[in-house]
Amino acid sequence: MPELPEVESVRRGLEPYVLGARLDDVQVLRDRAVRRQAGGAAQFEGWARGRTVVGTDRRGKFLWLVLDDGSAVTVHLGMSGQLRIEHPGTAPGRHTRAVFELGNGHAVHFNDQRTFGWVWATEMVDSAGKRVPVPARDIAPDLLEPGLDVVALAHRMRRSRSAVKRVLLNQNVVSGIGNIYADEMLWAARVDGKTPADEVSVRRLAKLLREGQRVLLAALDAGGTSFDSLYVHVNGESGYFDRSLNAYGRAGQPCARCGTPIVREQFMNRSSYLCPRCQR
DNA sequence: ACATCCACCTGCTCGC
DNA sequence: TGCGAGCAGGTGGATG
Repeated sequence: MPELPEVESVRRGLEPYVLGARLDDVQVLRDRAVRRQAGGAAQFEGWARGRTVVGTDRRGKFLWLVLDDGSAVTVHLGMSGQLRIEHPGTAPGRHTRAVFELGNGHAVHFNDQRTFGWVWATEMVDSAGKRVPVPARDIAPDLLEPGLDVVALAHRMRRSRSAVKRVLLNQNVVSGIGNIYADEMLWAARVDGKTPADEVSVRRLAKLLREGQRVLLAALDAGGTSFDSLYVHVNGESGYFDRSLNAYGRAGQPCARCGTPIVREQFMNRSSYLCPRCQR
């Protein structure tokens, strides 16, 4: 579900509530939410409980709270994860998987209908110019990171024989892009995502990445893309970038550039949307 | 080492 | 109204 603009919107919404706050109580309500934590719920709860949050950060779709001992609580929202600000003592909802009671009179609920998301308390390490928690160690920098070299990344992409869209979705090459924004940036750069990356010029790949940066920033301005209640901000409000989508979810509707109906195709066991006329 | 497939879940919508 | 099929924003482990 949430891609970079959605995760960053959540981080920005969360930060003022958690910065400087002590985690008075941490409760895991469903073990699956801590499946990556070797010591399970007990280790996760014990790790975070009593610590103070001194920062929030993000790389791609990975979001984390920096704790006062230099470790971190990482949250990945998967397809349906949410972080919601609640009053302390608010009863957990049907999909609440973990609860953080803060010392400042707020609580954070991690809700996740489909349970693809997770939380994990770990140490932090250096990775590609940034201090990141262990879960994000192999995640590549995202398109909005300062100092990102678009041309170097274009060269890196060109070394792959996989389809361009597959490369965009590979979080070890460039992170934060998911099915919606991959289709949107491919549409903007007029590239068919099925094209092998090594058959696209570096110049065009660089254009694709710059269009990606533009789309991600525009989506961030709109608070992300909400199709339903699964993606919402920490206060429950929706993002409204869905009104600005040019390709994703628009099968049968006219291309905003040339009027040709947008088509939907199967690709990588999911759906791709593109203009068959101007993307090739 | 790389590339690809599909399992992991829940809930909603659509067609019969 | 019921029921099965198909679909959904993402990984990550197994397989080739």
